[in-house]
Amino acid sequence: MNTDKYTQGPKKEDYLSHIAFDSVIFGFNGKELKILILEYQNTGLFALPGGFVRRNESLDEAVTKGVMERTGIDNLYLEQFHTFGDLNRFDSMAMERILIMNGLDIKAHEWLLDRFISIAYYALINFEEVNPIPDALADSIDWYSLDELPPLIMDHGTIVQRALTTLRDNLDRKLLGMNLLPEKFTMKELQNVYEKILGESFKRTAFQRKMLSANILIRHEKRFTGGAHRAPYLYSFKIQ
Amino acid sequence: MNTDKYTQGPKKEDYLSHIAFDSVIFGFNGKELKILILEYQNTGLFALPGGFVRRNESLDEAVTKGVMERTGIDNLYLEQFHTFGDLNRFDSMAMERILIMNGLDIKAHEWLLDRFISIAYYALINFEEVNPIPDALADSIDWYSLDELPPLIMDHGTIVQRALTTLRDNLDRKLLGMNLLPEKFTMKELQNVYEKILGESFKRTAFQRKMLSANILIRHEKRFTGGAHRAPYLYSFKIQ
DNA sequence: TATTATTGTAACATTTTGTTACAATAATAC
DNA sequence: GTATTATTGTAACAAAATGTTACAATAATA
Repeated sequence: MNTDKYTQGPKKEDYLSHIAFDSVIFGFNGKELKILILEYQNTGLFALPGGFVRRNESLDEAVTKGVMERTGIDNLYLEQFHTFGDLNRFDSMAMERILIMNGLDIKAHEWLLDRFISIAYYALINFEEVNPIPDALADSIDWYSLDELPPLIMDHGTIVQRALTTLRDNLDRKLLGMNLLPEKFTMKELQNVYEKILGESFKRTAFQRKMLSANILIRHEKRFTGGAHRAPYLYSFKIQ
Repeated sequence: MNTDKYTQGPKKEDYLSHIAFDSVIFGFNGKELKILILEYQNTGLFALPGGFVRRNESLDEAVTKGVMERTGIDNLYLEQFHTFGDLNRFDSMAMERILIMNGLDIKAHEWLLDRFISIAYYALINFEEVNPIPDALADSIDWYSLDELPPLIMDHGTIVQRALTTLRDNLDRKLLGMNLLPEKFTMKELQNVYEKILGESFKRTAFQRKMLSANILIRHEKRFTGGAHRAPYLYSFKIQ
């Protein structure tokens, strides 16, 4: 491994030029829908976890591995949703600042200041199952509520909005709730996921009947110690 | 303009390396759903209309312009649906053959033999409104039924399948029928579009009621000379 | 043992969708 | 002209899905 401080960043010859990826990782804590944002070392710049594609790995591999490296989160189901390729999307100033603040030589990494097209992915994860770890480039990695996002670099704000739209469109069709809940959960917890993601509320009885008749749930034992009332059943998703 | 036969293909310095686009253009003739396929000059190779992205144009611009240049079809509404980035998707043999058969120098166009990631778009168009014209690289450009496609180069077969899936998913939600019909059309013609795209048939009365109650159609005068029976109304889509 | 809040489900109302029936025609044949 | 023919527009009814209300069951707590 190269130990020269000035050239230890990503090397041009290892990567496909002009191609990047970004990821919008949604997390749910039982109450709120949040997303994962990195803050770059000493720059005050906030960004989505992203990266580049090595010449010898597929796009999907690059994204799975890259997100793992930057966040410490493993076993994510990432779904591609859009490729962003506007002319004005890339801001070389931001990238330059990130390089400088991380002690990386500009000349040696000039290819990173060129124009990039970015393929965007999203994932859903249960908040409490993971402990995100920032990589060497980032000061911090944290969950942010959608209505309390810091200003993001480049077009990352647009990417987040589009991810949210896609998530809402796909919620029912793709059984996405699965990733935000523990193995076993109550009907109320499931309803919470739907309500927070879609931003609307449902009648308890109608929601329950619809979910039960959809034939996607397995009913297990009851969960006790939930309060002074009848204990709810626990459910899990049928794997299809 | 460069007139040297060996170097008159796309020049490396004008384009973003490793990035291509492909388009699946669906056409409907009142009866069948077809797609547009190019046959490359003297190679027996069939492919989707595609191209590359210039350094000074956005991805969407490149696609709109590129498809126009390769097919002669203007004013297409192209929608991005997926980016293909597998390692094995690019077949440099096919590209080499295309270059040779078009009298282009391999050395001068070596960058085209490298790995590419392709952003795929689809469009819908009324068959009879257009007259596709092949560009200089292609022998022919023709409409093919989905069940009579020739073998396509690289992963273009996969791209077509995925385009069809996306089209079906989006048919209702995005009012796509619009692009396949003349300005004014009968209810039967509209039903035909839905049935051919979705590959299933609907009850006439239920379909008619659903479309009328969806409040997306404007009713116009009747169309006479349709045969020995009551004349149907003509409709157009409300622009929203 | 009474109280409390939530849960599971039934019952009914409303809306949407599926099906059948039939009258209203344009063109054609006579 | 008039009868014939096939398709269209719409109403009427049936079935299914969804929305709403009601209420008994029941864990924990007081």
